[in-house]
Amino acid sequence: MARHLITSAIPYINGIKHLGNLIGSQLPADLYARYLRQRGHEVLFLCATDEHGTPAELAAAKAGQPVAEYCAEMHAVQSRIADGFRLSFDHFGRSSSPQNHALTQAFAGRLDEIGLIREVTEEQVYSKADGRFLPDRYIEGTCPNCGFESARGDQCDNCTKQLDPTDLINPYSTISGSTELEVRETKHLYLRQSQMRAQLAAWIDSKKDWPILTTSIAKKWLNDGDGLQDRGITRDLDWGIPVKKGDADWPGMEGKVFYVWFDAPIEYIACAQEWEDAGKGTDWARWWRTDKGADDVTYTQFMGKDNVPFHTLSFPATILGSQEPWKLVDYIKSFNYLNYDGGQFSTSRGRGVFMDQALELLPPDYWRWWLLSHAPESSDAEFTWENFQTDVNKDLADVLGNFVSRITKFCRSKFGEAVPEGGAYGPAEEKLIADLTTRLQAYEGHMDAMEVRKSAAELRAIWVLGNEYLQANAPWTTFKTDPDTAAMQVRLALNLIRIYAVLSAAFIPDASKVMIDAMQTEDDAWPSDVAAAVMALRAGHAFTVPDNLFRKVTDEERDAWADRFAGTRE
RNA sequence: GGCGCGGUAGCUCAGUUGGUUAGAGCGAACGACUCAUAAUCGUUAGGUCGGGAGUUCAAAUCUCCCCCACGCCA
Repeated sequence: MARHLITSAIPYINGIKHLGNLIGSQLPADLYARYLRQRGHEVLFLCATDEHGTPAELAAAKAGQPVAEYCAEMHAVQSRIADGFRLSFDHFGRSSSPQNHALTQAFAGRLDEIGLIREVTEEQVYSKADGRFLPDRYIEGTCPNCGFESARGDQCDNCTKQLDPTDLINPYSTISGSTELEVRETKHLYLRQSQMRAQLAAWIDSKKDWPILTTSIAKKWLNDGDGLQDRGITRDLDWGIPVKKGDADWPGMEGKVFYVWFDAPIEYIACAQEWEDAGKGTDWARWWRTDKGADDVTYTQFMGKDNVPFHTLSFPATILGSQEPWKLVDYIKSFNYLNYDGGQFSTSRGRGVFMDQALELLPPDYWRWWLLSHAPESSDAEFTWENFQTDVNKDLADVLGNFVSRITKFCRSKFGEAVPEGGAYGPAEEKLIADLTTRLQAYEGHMDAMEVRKSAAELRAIWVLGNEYLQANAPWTTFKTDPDTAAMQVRLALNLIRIYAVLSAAFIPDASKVMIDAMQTEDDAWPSDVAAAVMALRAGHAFTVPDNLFRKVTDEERDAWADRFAGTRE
């Protein structure tokens, strides 16, 4: 029994995420959280929406809503979709929460006390029509180098020359199209990450068991060029957390907010406070403060590879810089990208399947199983409809679903809807128990190590054992000459259904529940002792024959979906 | 242009610190079975491990060069 804090990278608020985002953090985090809970560990699994910044403001404006209202609505949408995929967050918070406001301001004040914050006066482009400072990428104009007319403020996409917004000829705001731009001086706070380089490097180096993908990205940022750079942590925006030192005003920073990258990871902590304040638990500090009981917590973060720098450097810089006893991450599990049929998922082109659409097509288990069994762990992975169809049909419908179907229906027709008696288990059953024990240990090892694909492969192999057993021992043949032995064989197979339900729950929770319900049992104990587990359902125990666990994806559906999600244009 | 991760059977992928005939699942062929969602189980075929050079008694596994794909950065 151990205590595990698990967080998934928090998705940005503007819009619905695609399947690549799902398998990049939330889904594997959920798998791990569910597994650890099943093994009897105490788990706090947190996720939230990342709500601040210019994109949220623009999305709200486009929707014709106040940004706070827009975010509240989108949070509800994302929350509902997360439920749809059975993501078992203990709390799904919001980075715009009052808790995060207070905590972010407290961190900033603390970092300032320690001397890790400096003020910088810089020039930025201000748009009168928009009434706001414009981030570089929201300014376009003609490239002074090649004459390209839609060069962005930070770089010309045509000649790739790096630009400053003030270099552009005839610059305009991409938000309003206005050309009434002017350069204004503005003051911002910078976090002196450069001063923490050695400390962060030592911390990273101490993490010998982290995946290469994680440490290599971190070290690149730490060591490339002039090394880790100081970063601005404030912005001239309306929507965000007001810049304050704790609850005191910050002279000269009136009307400014913290930059999202600073406040978003702090939400991991604030989310635990939200969890407590929502009445879902008590003593949040026990999970986050090593001086208040969190020293025995194992903290694991899940994220896509694009998020690694923030979790290995930026957020730890905040934590370590505060010199307060906050819990630091113990293990970072990062993922590569899932590609869609030879290219990238693309929101703007409508290319690929998004989370809400996926749930319209098929129940969550189908997606969970395919995505997890193809998780992009060692390199980018590939989604194709053909692959999805054959894998889901074979693994879920044919191997697992059909196993449940064939044995429950056989039993019903020969012995009725109750576990039959028969004699004691013999050599064939002992061998199955031994094989199952071996595979179960391998499965546990992979799950403990967060080896997602390998876990899925092992689980599938466990399902196959049931079919092998039935095929080799053929109770339908045995029944003709030796009904008693056939009864024993069926009794074993029915017990396998319960075991499969338990072992599969983290991957396919809905189907798992159907199996448990069909077996009419409350016993969902982990089958550590397989020999005992195959006797959990005793002779005479009533069960029901469930509907088919999984239907098959047809060729027509596959083709129609491939066509529908191909995107509007290349 | 620099850097990073990859390039292993038709497809999706495993391959520990270099060591006997390079593995799995799917797909294919053949066979068995008929309880079941035309499901299941078994057998077989299939790869000069991107190309070249080198180190070594021994390399998919180390070194160098090149090619290809993807990503990041400038």
